[in-house]
Amino acid sequence: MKTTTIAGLARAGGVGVETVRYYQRRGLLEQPPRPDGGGSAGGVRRYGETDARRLRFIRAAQAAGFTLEQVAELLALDAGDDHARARGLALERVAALDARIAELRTARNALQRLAHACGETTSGPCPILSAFEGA
Amino acid sequence: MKTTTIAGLARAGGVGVETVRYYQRRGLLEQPPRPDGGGSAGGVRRYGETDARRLRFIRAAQAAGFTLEQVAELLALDAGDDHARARGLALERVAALDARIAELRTARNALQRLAHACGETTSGPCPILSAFEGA
DNA sequence: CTTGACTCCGTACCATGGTACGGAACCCAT
DNA sequence: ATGGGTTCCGTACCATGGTACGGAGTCAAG
Repeated sequence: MKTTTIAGLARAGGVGVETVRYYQRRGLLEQPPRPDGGGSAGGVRRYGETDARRLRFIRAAQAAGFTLEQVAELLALDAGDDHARARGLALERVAALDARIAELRTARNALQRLAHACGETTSGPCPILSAFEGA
Repeated sequence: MKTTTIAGLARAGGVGVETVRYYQRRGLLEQPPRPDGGGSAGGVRRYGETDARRLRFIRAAQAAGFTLEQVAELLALDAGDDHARARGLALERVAALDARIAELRTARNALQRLAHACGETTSGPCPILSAFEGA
C-alpha cells in the first residue's frame, strides 16, 4: 500500500517536499516507520493513499480559511465522535466564510467600477481612493 | 484642518496607534510635519480628514486582498494618471477575487454538509476528511 | 561498486503584518 | 510648575506558514 516516497506524496498534494516535512513536524501528517527494524540506521519512509488523502484534506481545509492549528484539531476530531465540537467548528467557519465572501464581493465590485472608470477617461487622475469610498 | 492626533486617527480607522506608525514606516501614510519650525525639538503631529480617508482606503484595499506593497503602489498611482496600470491591477485583482470567492463558496458548502451530517447521527465518527473529498 | 539522485534530520532563515518596550519630549489641567 | 497621559522614535519581538542549508545515509542504474 505504501508505494511512494516523500517526493511523490508532495507532488500528489501539489506542495514541496519541505512542506510535507513541515506538516509532519506540526503533527498534521504522520511519519510512517522506516523499514529494516532494530538497527541504528533506517531506510526510506514510504507513503500511501491514506497519506495523500490527508494531505489533500489539509490543503482543502486551509483553503477554507482554517489555520494549521485548527486543521490539526479537525484531524484529531475525525477519528473520534465529538459531533458537537465538529459541528460547532464547521458552523463557526461557515459564518466566517459567509462574512468573508460578502466582503470580497463588495471589494470585487468596487474594483470593477474602478477598472471601468479608468477605461473611460484617457487623461486626468484615476480616482483610486474614491473607488473604495462606499466599500 | 489637521485637528486630531495619532490616537484619534487610529481610532477613526479602527486600528491601533502602533499600526498607524507601522504604515507610516512603510510609506503608506505620511507623517505631517511637526509644528514649531527650526528648533531641534518638535511638537506633536496633527492629522486631518485626508489622512483618515487614506487610512480607510488602506484597510479596504487590504480587505480586498491587496498586500501592503500593492497598496503602496495603488496610493502612488492615485496621484498620477497611468490608467493602463491602474486598470490592469484592478482587473487582475477582480479575477483573483472571483477565483477566491468560488473557492470559499465550495469550502463553505462542504462545511455546511459536514455540519449537517454531524447533526444527523449521534454516534460513530463524523467523516470530516471525507466531507472535503470532492472539494 | 561507483556515481548521482533522493532521503533524512536538525537547525536556521525568510516574508508578511503587525505588536511591545522604553526613554525622552510634550501638553494640558490642576 | 508638577503630574499624568500622549506622543515620538528606534529597536526588538511575535505568529503564521513556510523555505533553505548542510551533512550523512540510502537506493537504483549503469
